Amino acid sequence: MKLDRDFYQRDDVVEISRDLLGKVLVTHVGGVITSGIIVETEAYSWKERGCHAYGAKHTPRTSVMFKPGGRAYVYLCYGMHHLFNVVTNREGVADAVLIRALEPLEGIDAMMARRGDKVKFHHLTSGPGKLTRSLGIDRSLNGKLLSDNEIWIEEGKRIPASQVEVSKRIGIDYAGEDALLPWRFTIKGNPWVSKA
DNA sequence: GCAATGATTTACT
DNA sequence: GTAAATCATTGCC
Repeated sequence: MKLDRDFYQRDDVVEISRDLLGKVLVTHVGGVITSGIIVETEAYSWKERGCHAYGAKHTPRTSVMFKPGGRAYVYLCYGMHHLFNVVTNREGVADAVLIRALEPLEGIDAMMARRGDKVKFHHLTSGPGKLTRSLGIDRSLNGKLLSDNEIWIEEGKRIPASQVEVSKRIGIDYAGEDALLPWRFTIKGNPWVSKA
């Protein structure tokens, strides 16, 4: 069952980030369903420097983050990798959760086909750029409603607090002290969590 | 209009 | 472990 907009439109992006662990991200791209269990997330908010919309800055790229929670924010990083985020909070507040790693569930054959024969199974979705390529996510999905039939998130298993690990976010050293915020959530011991 | 750079991955040494 | 690949977005001229 798809998560409804009340889940996304809460005002604490860090709490939503933690709640997304164990949920299932599903894409329906090119006639194929692919899905995976979310095992790693990071929270981003306009209030801190790690976020593209820091200081509530509107640009063409960040505009989707200001929309009401429950949309996809997809953008290109390092010229070659798509990163997938979930927009949260109410209209006008630019918060989002980056999905960093999944445990493959459905459509594993299709994921392998998208990645090429050489890819190792355990490299399919163990990183933010890898999971978007395996699930067929690209910028054409930017701004899509997660209630539509191309990409959405379903209810999954509940992760007990004892299995949730918190740490600082990765790859945002330029954000100064905001890079130290404990806003990265992973499932403890899960082999699909990306390596730092 | 142009140059700098990044929420990463992969292939090599 | 280190470096190259590669381009949309951004900020400044």
